[in-house]
Amino acid sequence: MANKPAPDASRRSERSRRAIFDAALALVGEVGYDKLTIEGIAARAGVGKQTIYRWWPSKAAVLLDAFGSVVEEYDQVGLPDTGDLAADLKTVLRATADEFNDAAWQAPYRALAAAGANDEELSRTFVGRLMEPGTRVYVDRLRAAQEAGELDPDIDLRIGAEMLLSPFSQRWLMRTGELTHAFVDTLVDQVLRGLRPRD
Amino acid sequence: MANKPAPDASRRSERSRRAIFDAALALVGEVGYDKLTIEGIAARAGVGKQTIYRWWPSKAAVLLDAFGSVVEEYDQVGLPDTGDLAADLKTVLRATADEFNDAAWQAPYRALAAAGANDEELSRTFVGRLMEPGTRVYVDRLRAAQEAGELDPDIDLRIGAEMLLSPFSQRWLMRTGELTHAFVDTLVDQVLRGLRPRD
Amino acid sequence: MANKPAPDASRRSERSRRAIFDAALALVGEVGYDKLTIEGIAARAGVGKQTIYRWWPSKAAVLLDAFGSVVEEYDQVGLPDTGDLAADLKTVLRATADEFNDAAWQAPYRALAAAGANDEELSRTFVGRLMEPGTRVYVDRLRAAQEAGELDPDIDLRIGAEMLLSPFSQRWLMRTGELTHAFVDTLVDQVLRGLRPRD
Amino acid sequence: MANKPAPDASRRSERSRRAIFDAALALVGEVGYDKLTIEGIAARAGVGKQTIYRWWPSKAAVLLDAFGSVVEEYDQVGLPDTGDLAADLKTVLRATADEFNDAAWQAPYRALAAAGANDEELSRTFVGRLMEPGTRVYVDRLRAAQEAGELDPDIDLRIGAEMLLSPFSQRWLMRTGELTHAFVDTLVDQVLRGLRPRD
DNA sequence: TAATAACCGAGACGGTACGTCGTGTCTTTAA
DNA sequence: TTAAAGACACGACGTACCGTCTCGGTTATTA
Repeated sequence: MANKPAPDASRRSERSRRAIFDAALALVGEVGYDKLTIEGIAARAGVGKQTIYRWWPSKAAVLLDAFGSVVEEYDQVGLPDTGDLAADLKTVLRATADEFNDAAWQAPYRALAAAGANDEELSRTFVGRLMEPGTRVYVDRLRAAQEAGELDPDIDLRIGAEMLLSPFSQRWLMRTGELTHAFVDTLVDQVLRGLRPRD
Repeated sequence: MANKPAPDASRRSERSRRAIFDAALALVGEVGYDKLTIEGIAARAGVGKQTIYRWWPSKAAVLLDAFGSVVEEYDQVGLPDTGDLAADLKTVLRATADEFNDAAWQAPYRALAAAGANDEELSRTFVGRLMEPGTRVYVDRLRAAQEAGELDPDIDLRIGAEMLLSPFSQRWLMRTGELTHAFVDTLVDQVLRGLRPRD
Repeated sequence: MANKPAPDASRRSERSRRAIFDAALALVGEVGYDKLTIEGIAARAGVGKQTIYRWWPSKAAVLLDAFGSVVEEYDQVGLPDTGDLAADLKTVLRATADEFNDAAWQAPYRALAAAGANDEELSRTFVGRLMEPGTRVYVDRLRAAQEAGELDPDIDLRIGAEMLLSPFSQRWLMRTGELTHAFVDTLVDQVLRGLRPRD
Repeated sequence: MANKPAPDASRRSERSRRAIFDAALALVGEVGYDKLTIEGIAARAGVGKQTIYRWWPSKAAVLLDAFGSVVEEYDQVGLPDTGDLAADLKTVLRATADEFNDAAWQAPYRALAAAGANDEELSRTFVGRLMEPGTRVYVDRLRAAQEAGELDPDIDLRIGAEMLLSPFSQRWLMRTGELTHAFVDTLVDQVLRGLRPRD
């Protein structure tokens, strides 16, 4: 069954791993995902191609690990809870909008989202590792609001979070609209109107 | 400046054009977008490579045309308007969910969405030609409801439509969840609660 | 059966063919056969690797063709026949010895002889194309002498030629001795003693 | 100057040495010299690569040692001397022909002869260790005959031996002809005619 | 009605990258 | 302390496609 000899992870060169991540992120920003090549990453990292192939199955997997290792440092301790749900959401989503408009994030994120669309295996990892944790903090914040009686107890919070986040992501990914602060504010307002308790 | 000789479209072989579309759609379903090649399309279509390069700049463009020519046949008679907005939306979105779960649609649609993420030019065309018209019929239906007093007059209808469609597309594209009828129903309900007139 | 698509020889680029020959011969002289690579030949010739793989199965085959195309220009109109067999043989073998001591010939010839030892298919071509014609002119000259009564009519002329040529080639190929004029003279004398008519 | 750490030969593992020889000989027979690799030998021998690199500079050197250790067991008890030189030579050469037609000998012998053609250093060792001793016994036997008055006293015995052995080796190495008993007999007769005393 | 363009199928070409294999060096683990 | 195991940087392998470029051979106007 195990048709790959399974390399010995304990002997792995941390130096090379880091250099590969740096090279991959730098290159995807410089030349774009389509022109990102394993050969190019190896050359930039000063590493043999085999060292990449030994540990990752594809350039998408390399990029996912590289980007993941960066993103996870940033990763959220949760959303603020000032008691004003709408304000809290607007604050965070405005900041996120700014972040998504930053070129350094665009290339790898877009690349991974795109690669995931055509590769189910990859998309499971991408979603599980990078998107799901982000979504969860929104669900958690909504739950806190629900428990505080600010949201209707019958609401599906997961879908509520998606109503907030998906229009946001979609606009960015497909370039169907700008991620302005005005957009964020209107979105939060219209979504929350649907989630609040009925009179 | 005119660095492309601009082929004479009137002499174009309709036979070849069709064969290329058929080949592209068949192949993207069989081998996936990443392994779809111009050479492969040409061979399958019984066509010289140059015939493809003469008329399209990339495999994405070929696929977009091919898929577009299929999709546009199906397209837009508008949404039903029975007077019951929620029911109308559920009906159509349930049908769309079934369609998106159909394997024949998946490959080319995913491929184009993905290709668009990394290619701004392509994504403009993709969105403008295939996604925007679909969104517009929802906006139109919402506007009709708004004019009938079923929706709050201050609502941003474009964002309203996105609240409905983006969670739907996102789940499918990123495989973050199933497109079930139950999901569709809950989504419609929670969205419409936010759009209806305040008491 | 024919599992190779068989390239269309009529469209072949003569320019590339020549450039490949030149590059192969130059490189084998510069770096030796073991470090001769298809990639190196392609680069030096300004040619794609595939252009080499399309027409030849191995670097040995390329070199054989390249060397063959050079050698065949030189190729013998036959041995001199002054009536004095021993003198004729000495003249020609001395010249050949000088030629074999020339560095330009050494590399490709040695390389092909060596490659042939491990590759039966190749050695058949090498022998048939480059060695056999050379041997034949000796057999022909011996036959003329035999018909003139200078050699015993019962002699096996092919073996006679081998007695002359093999010690010569062997010394050179295996470096078991120098190819001096003195060696040539003694060899011719001792061989001819064995071939002349018995009293 | 001493740029190699010079491993301590006294601590050397005899077990590994043998295993490496066995593996090298087995593999050269199975896959041929070109596909013989150090890695392959190490794996087959159950030995680390470094153990090979520590003691030999190349795969040719390993094979030479391996083959040498086998050949030297067989070696040289000298040629028979029944008083009938022609008969003695025919006997031995016929036996040698049979031996050369044996597949087990072919691969390593051919491989080494070929490798030697392109590697002067190696060829000196190959010739000195494996070929020269074989030639010498012929020279010795011819000298005995010369001293017994069966051969002309002015004959160059080394060249005489080459007239006998080179056509033989050459036929085999370059596959220019079969090593039949008939060939051996004719060769011996024609050579000896040239070496015998003149009337 | 011939000539003269174009598109067309075909596929060779110079290239780039693929993913694999072997080289020779170096380090880690276990006897 | 030595040897197995094997990760590493490197370089070449032989293959697949890229996009460009002829090559005949149909069409399908234009002279």
